[in-house]
Amino acid sequence: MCAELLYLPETRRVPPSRRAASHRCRVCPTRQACLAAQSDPQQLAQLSEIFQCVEAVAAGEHLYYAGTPAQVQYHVRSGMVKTYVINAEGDEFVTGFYIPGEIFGHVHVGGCYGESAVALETASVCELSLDAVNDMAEVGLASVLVRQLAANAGIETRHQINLKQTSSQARFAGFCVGMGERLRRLGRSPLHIPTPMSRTDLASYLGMTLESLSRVISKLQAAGVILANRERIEVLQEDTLKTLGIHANV
Amino acid sequence: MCAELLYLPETRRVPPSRRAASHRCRVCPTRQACLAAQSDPQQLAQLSEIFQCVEAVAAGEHLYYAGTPAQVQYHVRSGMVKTYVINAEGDEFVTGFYIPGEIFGHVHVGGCYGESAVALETASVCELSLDAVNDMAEVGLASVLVRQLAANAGIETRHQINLKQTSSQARFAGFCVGMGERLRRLGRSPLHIPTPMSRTDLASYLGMTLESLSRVISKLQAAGVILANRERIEVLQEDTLKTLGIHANV
DNA sequence: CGCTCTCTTGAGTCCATTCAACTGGTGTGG
DNA sequence: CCACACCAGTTGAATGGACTCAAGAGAGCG
Repeated sequence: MCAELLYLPETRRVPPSRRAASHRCRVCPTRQACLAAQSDPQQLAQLSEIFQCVEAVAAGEHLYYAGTPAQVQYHVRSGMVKTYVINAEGDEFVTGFYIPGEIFGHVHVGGCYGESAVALETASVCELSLDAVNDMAEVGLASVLVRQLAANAGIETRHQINLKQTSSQARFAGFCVGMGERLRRLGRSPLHIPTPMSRTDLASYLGMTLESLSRVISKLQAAGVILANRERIEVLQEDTLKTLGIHANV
Repeated sequence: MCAELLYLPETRRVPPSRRAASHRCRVCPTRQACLAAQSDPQQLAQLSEIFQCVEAVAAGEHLYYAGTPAQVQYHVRSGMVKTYVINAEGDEFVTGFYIPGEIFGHVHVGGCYGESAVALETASVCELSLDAVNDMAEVGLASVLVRQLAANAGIETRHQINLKQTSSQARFAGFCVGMGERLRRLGRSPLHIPTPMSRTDLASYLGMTLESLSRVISKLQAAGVILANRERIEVLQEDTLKTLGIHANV
């Protein structure tokens, strides 16, 4: 399976600069969206030992490529990360956009990463070694990790349902509402959706062509439902969006 | 979020008959596809203590409904389980089909199940209490669970990519190939795909209408690529299917 | 200023959906 | 035993929307 994956080095691999940071979790800006949310000060200190921080991943820098051996899972601390797959024909499929508090870097069958991951903007991530999972358990945090993984699976499921909507307008609306909720969980406004990804990436994620996405955005903007530019999507009529993407409203 | 979920009791809820079975894992027919695959005899015994078995879930019997409080995750031991969501309009979205060794029952935000789960045929499942996860860690199995969860995420990702294919024939072909690989991992033939689900369920899972699915199956059968009846799909030309669903061939 | 890259807009084609009719199997009741 | 209804699935015809190909607009950069 791993052998079938292509990992074209569009951007050259820059080994991330690791730094042990024993008190990082305590001062982390997105602590309440992370595993650490449910931890007491002592657990927090232990968690900081378990995590290793990678600081200032530059925009366009890859965290890993599909098909390479996987030792760690990642938690987003700031910024946004995109995961994608490239098939034998060279087509790129964007599989996820990750915001702070969320986990990416699932190990595929065979011990390799199944996707590639790249920072869409300046970002920082925490590494969680797979070997460290058993250490976490000693601190009583294994169930917290499992819960976090389940939450991630929920996002995937929701997206999966969204993809089944036939209308591209509905899929786009569903994306806006869904991402808005993820932002709200972070304590950020669900009406200001940052879009550091290209239109091509977003279209790929939503299972439509670049042109269809462009048309949908133009149409919704003309209708006064959203206000979009290169950096962000402003939701002006949240209720309208929820109606358009109603099928994903689960 | 949970409040928005409807859980219409199509089939009345039958409380599953639980039974502690301390030596079940050792004699489990699908052991090598489960967490137990990488365990030594001692771990196996401990694993059996952690798992609780639910035997003989009848076809059509629900394991849980979306929106109800979640305490356990499930592992399929035999049979097939379908998970689905019903939105406010009453539309059903099938989100997954699970075969032996796979995990379902992810806890949603808010501590509730995000989907409903129902057995498509006589099945047996093992329950893994969320509280027991920390116990597993003591046995050194937490990382194994995380790896299993990651494998499940991989199946979801693959399905997500498959859903992005515009042609319904390609999506169906991708499903056959993907399910074939999951069966192969179980030591079963990838060419004999059991279909205990209805055509409506399969169409929903693949993001197409019942009619489209029916047309695709008829066409592929006429072309001699597959042989399908109510119970199973026989793959006659595996290579052709792989070509048709090429985009998902990651 | 001209180049490139990203995104937008336009016109025509194709295919999945929709609505509808029909088939085949199952079960029920007279 | 037959007739009937009922359900799951198949097939047909017409519509609409997303895709494809193509050209144009706008921003960023040397």
